[in-house]
This record gives sequence, structure tokens and C-alpha cells, in this order.
Amino acid sequence: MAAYKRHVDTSTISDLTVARLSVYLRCVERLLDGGDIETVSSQELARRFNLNSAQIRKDLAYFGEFGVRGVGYNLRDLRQYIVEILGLNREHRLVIVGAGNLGTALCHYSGFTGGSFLVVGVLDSDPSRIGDPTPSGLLVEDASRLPEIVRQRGIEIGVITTPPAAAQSVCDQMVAAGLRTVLNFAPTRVKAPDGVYVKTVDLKVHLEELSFHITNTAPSR
Amino acid sequence: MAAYKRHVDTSTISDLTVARLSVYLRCVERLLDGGDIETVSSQELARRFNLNSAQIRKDLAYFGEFGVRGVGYNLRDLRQYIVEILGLNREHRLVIVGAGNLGTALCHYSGFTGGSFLVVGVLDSDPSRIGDPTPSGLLVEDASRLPEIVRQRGIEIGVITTPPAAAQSVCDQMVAAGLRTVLNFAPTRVKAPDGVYVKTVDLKVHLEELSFHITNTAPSR
DNA sequence: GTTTGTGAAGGCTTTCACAGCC
DNA sequence: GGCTGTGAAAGCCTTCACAAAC
Repeated sequence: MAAYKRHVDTSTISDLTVARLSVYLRCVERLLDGGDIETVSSQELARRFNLNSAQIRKDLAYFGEFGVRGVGYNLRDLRQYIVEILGLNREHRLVIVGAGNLGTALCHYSGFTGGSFLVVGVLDSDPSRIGDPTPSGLLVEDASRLPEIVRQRGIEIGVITTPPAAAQSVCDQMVAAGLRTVLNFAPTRVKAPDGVYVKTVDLKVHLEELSFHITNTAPSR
Repeated sequence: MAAYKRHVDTSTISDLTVARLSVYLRCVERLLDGGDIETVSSQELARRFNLNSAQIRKDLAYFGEFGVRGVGYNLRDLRQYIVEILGLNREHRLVIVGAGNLGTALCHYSGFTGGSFLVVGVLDSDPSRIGDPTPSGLLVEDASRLPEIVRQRGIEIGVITTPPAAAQSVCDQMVAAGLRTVLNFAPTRVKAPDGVYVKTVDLKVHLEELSFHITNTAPSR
């Protein structure tokens, strides 16, 4: 298995391609779990998982020549390539700020924190919550301890699960504590200085998209 | 307040525009909560919430002329327009299938189910979970009762929070039960017939995007 | 025969920039 | 003066289609 193109200029890779690599990884893992095949073609991947084969090939080709013409992609190799591209071959530690409903659920939801991601802190500014156990066994800690916790536990990613009014302030505190990557579940946009990557995920947006489709699609005929 | 363009051909509206309308609604609501202003310009919205003013104007203009030149948009009117466009002026009932960690959290997470969305059923196929109370007070019911529950409770939206291996089968059962809109949180693509709108939201994709950025961005200089 | 990797084409989305209106 | 609504331009992304490789 050849190394992937480490010289690739990742600033030319679009976020859409990166998101799809993550999807491809999930697909490859499902096929490996099946255990019955060693190789897959882009067509077969596309057919099974509702994707576009040309796009799969193009996305992968940005990073190297992973396939064999006439054959396809070796599943185990492909998994390893994508793992390396996405930087999943080492642990990434998270701190969740906002020990409400969503924050406590995420801290032990395997679809969120499995694999190379590990939640090592759940913080809240509400004194009545501090010391509460979370489902994963961590105790809720005081949000004011964020800087020391980030430093001592080697945290790279901050996750915001506070109400929207607190999100900007929490993000600012994360940046001040040295975090450069933030995942914001609060339903509001937050601003951060250059060099800090903030990704906002608003779950209600998806429901409202569904509502739009229900409202603006003629009933099936 | 004039009615919005009800004649607009919604099939020409992109999903990206719809998703942004939902974001704009959240921004407008935050400004209304502030209580101190009645009107906002696209520039001011863009500045406050990290958006693009031309895009805001273009997105809104697909549906009507909501603004006043030289002034901007009236906040209360704009909220109402977006609510109508997205179909949020009536209740949409959801059923969640998969009473695990994420499913039970979502059923009373206000950022997910507040406003016009109401969870009226939480189902699971595991007999040991049936009858368990969820944080919102609903009891977990048997997934085999999906068809009758959808019919009797007037459910429009199915939410899949099962492990990936079960997702396709649950989606098929939702379609068979008459649902035409599905929100899939299982980390796998699912297929559905034409006329059924399935939206997949894979939370780990976002973490893996962050990992890519951490791995492929030079430390700040 | 099959399938990849990829230039070129096509389609879509964003941004610009300004006429028109307040 | 200010701001919207919108064609046109620019930029981006996806899809096509085929030479090259097996």
C-alpha cells in the first residue's frame, strides 16, 4: 500500500469533498463489517450507498491513486488511506461546554464520540449542575476552569451545547483557552478570529427543511 | 404586510437557500428577543451573524419583495414571511424510531423539537426498552406498531436514531407506514423511492471535518 | 472485458455592482 | 444619503466521457 499524496495542497480541497470522505469511510467500514468482500469499485459503492461513482473517484484522486484499473479499491487499504487523510489515526480530545440535554447525550453517544474522538470534559456555568454525573461517568465541572482543563488534558476540540445567548461568549472563552477548532450546536452563528475553524450544526435547520418540502411538494399522485 | 409570492416554483429553490432561510429565521428571532430594533438591513444582518448580504437579499427575493429600499426589512414581518415559506405556521408531528441515547435526548431537546415540531412517539424494537419513560414523559413503544401510530397520531416526519444496520429497514417501514419525509441520524445512507424525501445527518462527519482541519492546517503563526 | 483517473463540459451557487426606489 | 432587488460575471462543483491501465 503506497502512501497517499502528502504533498497535496489541502487548501484547494473543498469542505464538501472532506465531508464526503467521511461518508465514504462509513461505507467502507460497513462493507468491511460484512466481511465477504475485499475490493469494491466506485460503481458498486455508488450503487449500494446512493452516491455518484465519478464523484467518489474524483474525491479520492485528489489524494492519490488508491485504485487499480479494472479492479477497484482494496477495502482495507482504502479505509487506511481515508483514516490518514482525515487525521483519524490519532486521538482527538473534546470538551463539551453546556451540560444540558444535548451535551450530556453527546458525551456518550457512540455515533459522535467513538473511534478517535474522546470526550474528556463536560462543563457548565450553572453551579447547580456542577458535580452531576454524566452518562459516560464524567462529572460536570465548572466552566470557569476551561483554560486549565484544556491545557492539562490536551484538548483540541471545543463543543458548544449551550443556549444560543451564551454561545458567542463560550466560543470566545474557548479561543482564549487556546482551542482552534470549535463545533457549535447552539442555534446561532458565532464569530471567531482567523485561524479558528468554527463549524455550526443547527439540528432544527434540518427539520425546517423537511417542513419546507412537506409544505411545498404536491401530495404524491 | 403583503403576502409572499405563493406562485413561486419551489422546485427551482435550492436546498441551500432553504437551509439559509432557516438560519435567517433564527437570526431574526434573536434580534426580536433583543427587543430594541424593528428593522434590519441585509448588511446589518450579515455583519452581526457572519453572513453575506447579497445572498440574504437574493434568497429572500425568490419569495417576494419583503424589504423597503433605503430602510431594510421589518423584523416582525420578515419572521412571519419565513415562517410561512418554511411551513412553520402549523404543527408537524414526529415519530422517533430508536430509543437509544440520541433518540431519547432529541425527544425533549428544545433546539430540535420546539416551535412547530412535536414528538408524539418514541419507538424501539428491543422488548426490554418498551415501556421505559423518556425524559419528555412519553413511554417507549413497540416499533412494530409504527403503522397504526403514524395513522392515529397524524405523524408526518420519521426520525431514525437506530444503529446503522437497522436504518434501511426502519426507513422502509416508515415509507410503508405512509411517511414521506424522513430524517436519518444513523451513520449510513438509506435509499427510498421517488417522492420520499430523506435527509441524512451524520454527526460524526462534522467531527471528522474538524480532524481534517486540525491535521492539515499549519499551526497558527 | 472492466475500472480508474482526469480533462472538459455543463450546471449550479455566490458575489459583484448598479439601476431603481425610498 | 441609504438599501433593495437583480442581471451579469465569476467562481465552484458535479457529471460526462474516454484514454490509460489492468
